Amino acid sequence: MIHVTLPDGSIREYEKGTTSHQIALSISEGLARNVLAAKVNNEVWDSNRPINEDVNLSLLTWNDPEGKATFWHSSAHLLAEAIESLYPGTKFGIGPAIEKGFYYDIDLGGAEFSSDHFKKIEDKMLELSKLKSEFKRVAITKNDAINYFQEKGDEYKLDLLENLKDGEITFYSQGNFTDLCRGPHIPNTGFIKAIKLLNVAGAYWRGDEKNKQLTRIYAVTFPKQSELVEYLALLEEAKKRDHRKLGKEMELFTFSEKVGAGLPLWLPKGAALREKLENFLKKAQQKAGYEPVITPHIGNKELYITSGHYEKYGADSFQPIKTPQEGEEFFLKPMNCPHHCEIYKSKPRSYKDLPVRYAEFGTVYRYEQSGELHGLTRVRGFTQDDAHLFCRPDQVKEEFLKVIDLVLYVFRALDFTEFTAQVSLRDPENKTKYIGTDENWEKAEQGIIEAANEKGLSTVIVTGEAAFYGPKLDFMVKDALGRKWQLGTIQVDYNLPERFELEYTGSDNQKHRPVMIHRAPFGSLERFVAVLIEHCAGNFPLWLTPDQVIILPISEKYADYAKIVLESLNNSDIRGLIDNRDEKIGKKIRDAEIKKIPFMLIIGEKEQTDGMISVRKHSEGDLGTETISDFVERINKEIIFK
RNA sequence: GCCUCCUUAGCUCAGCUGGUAGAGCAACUGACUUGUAAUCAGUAGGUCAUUGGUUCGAUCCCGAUAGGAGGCUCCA
Repeated sequence: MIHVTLPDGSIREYEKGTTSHQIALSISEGLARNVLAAKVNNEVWDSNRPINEDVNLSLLTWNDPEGKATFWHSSAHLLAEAIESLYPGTKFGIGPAIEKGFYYDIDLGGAEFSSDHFKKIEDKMLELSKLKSEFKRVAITKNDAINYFQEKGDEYKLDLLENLKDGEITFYSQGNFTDLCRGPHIPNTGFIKAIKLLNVAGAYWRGDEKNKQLTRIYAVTFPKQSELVEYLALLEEAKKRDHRKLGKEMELFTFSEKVGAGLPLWLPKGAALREKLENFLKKAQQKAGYEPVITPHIGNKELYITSGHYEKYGADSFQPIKTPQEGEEFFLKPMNCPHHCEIYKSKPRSYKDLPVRYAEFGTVYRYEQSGELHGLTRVRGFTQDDAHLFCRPDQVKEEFLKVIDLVLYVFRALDFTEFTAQVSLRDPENKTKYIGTDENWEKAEQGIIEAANEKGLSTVIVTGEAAFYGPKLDFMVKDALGRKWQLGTIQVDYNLPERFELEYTGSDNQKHRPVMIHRAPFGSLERFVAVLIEHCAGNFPLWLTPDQVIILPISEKYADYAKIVLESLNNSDIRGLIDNRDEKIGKKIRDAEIKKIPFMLIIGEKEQTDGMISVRKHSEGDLGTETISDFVERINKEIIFK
């Protein structure tokens, strides 16, 4: 007999060789129907694999991330089976589960392939899933495995086999398809009820551009049709909120081929929005003891030789600007830190002066590869809400606490309620990769973790993810559609103080090296605005939105009264405009709704006579008639941040 | 940078197998003076991204360039 410990701590007794499926069945039939795989002592197993010893067991269903991953991985095999039956001779690369769905890399031997083939493959997959073919696991020797794929002529699987140890190799088969695979898999293909092929893309074998490019097919599957419908609706909604689409419609920003790819042009409304964000942060930073500085957009080549960026990125950047002076070269600045280091150096510093906090909305230029550009999220010129804190090693934690406060303040103001913090630490196995003393690293890493804990952040700690120059804390926010974005970042840097030979005089009258902290709550204005647009679907918080109200006169007879209303709103710092077009009120309302202007003020004879306004709220409708001062009060109540 | 696909009026998109283009919205003009999501009529607007080729003839076929989309790779 074996003893199986379940997640609730209960221990059950079974015959040796019992499978997790049988265990599920002993609990309830419904559970057994939903079990996709099982976690056996922290390893995910097929649910039909016999258990021969005492174990900790948790049964995995669609609600577990590992259950989903198993489901999608099995779906990848089903996809491969369908492709093999439709296009015999196809060679297969790898087919893993990803965050949402799965893909399979295939080599069709030069045959054309496009999304036109999707329907055919989906249908075939559904046909195969209905057969409820069991996923069968077989251990196989390396030799036999090699023979199998040599015969099949699949060089990719042979390549994979080269790195596998004899004795650890397993095959999985379902229906007529057999694949080299570690597993685990769901019991049979019948679980896969809803299938959608999403897109095709080229992908290099093993991610190396020297290798052959394979066709990657992305797809997603679900155990219920209704979940697929829901997912497709979410994709649809994401498309509607795409910041590139809304940015154009709302006249926030544009691009011009003549100006250049990846160089956004901010239109008046977008510039207004950006300015609101900047002022908001500037005010908060001022309170937090930051000092604004301003630095030029270019810097001498020497500056970047000192910072090390020239060596690392010089060849892949915008190329230097030459001057009439022989040999003189300037670079567009790819970051603000070197400039700020020179500001720090402009005078001698005492330990009493620290920390020094220099903030700048600094526009930087990076030559991103052309294929990488995307709307406002990946551009070649962008503005960082940058600041550099120069402090003593013992101040790192305190500064982190303050920066976290600032970041949280920003998130709250913009309605990002769900986020996690990722702490990236150095790889303790490989300390030589990093610059800076052991002592300082430990102090900083400890400080970051403590600071994050004290602020009650939900934190993920990742070792080995730190930059070579220091540990960092990144903020990942979840937007209204549940998508994750990396926004704010706080990074410790031991490298630049070293390279720039930054110093302060300690209480011991000795020279010491300060620690530098980079931080950007938004990350970049461009990226942040993009995420914000998609988060709120273009319905910005009232304090941010470029036009807060639009005045809609019923006819041109009330144009003068409209002006009076606008003036008195302006006097109360409310931004708005008048729709003076010769259109019917229904049309004006429709257009204002489409423009997502929060408040529509309708005025006609009645309002003019009584000195009132009729208020309509965006997407909510008529709020009735009130006085201008009541309306001002209403707005001010809604605006927390000005 | 690489792969696949795309580029037609300000915007969204039609345009059958090659015979130099069309709609809706927007704009402009006029009529209507309007009460909570589209008033009616008219006008104007395009070297079909650019460029080279094939052809009697190219928006359409082929190549190059630029820009865009989805991926890959990269990201101080």
